[in-house]
Amino acid sequence: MSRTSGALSAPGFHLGHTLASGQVFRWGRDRDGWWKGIAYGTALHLRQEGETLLYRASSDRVVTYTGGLAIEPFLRWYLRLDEPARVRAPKGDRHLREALRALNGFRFVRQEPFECILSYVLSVQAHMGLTKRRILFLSRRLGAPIDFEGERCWTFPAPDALASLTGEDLRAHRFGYRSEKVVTSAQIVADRLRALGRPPGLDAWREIGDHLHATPGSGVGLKVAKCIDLFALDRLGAFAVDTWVRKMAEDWYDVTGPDARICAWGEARYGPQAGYAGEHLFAWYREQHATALMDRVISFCASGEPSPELPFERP
DNA sequence: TACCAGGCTTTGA
DNA sequence: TCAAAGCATGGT
Repeated sequence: MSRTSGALSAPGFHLGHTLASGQVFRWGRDRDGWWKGIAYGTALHLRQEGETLLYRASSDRVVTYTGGLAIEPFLRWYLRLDEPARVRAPKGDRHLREALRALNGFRFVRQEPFECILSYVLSVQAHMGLTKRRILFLSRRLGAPIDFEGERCWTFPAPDALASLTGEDLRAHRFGYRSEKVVTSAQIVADRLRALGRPPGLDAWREIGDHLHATPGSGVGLKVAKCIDLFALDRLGAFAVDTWVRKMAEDWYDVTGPDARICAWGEARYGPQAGYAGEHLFAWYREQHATALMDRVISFCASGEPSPELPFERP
């Protein structure tokens, strides 16, 4: 475990679109133009120059649910550098065609499943900046510090650590009605992992995700479950329906009704890569209609401005 | 001030 | 089965 740096070839990949898309909560673009974040217990700095991805990392080896990986194979796996989105716009689907062009090079990253689950339970009916601050708060309080390049960040708390909290603890810190959901879902995950008795692989995480969705009170409803499918469980055919996708579906495709109906429509229309179709349409619709919001993916990337929320602190 | 945020859950018909 | 309302808090 030692600090390392290097460069990777990343043709067709767009780092900013990938990290600013809203799928991750612990990445931000710093004043110096580097993207800085934490994944799998490792502090990472990334910067794209043309088709080259420069990296600095707090460790040269990273442990994931697939086993240990050297830093470069890890980055290729985490960012799906070798798995470009293969979405085909149906004939006449002008909006998706435009969206694919606007958000070119976007990839779903492979997030840590537990962090992804808790992050999206926390994100319910909250702005993204606020969710980022709440995740940073939990990490500072219960995660392990990592000092890297003069900055301090924290690993995401273990399931047992979050399961030991109470709803009252979190309400005292103004987490609102998400408080009990966070604790409940962490307890469910901790219990399943204990029962499993071995490090969970992707199949075990999928079972845990499905179980949470099937458990009332976990905070994992349809939308959160689909986000977990996409961002952590390698189920790229999932179509997540949120307030923006709902508006987009009605406005652009004349599809209305309950979220489950819109979800089924998207998954049937776009097939095994429906997740990519949904993410592109979400970003492209929001880019044009959420003009009051500062965190629109495409214009933020083009601006070069630093992120308002960064996942670390400088002493 | 009023309305909304990348919703979930319970209730009542 | 399904629409509607309640839920806490912060942002705009």
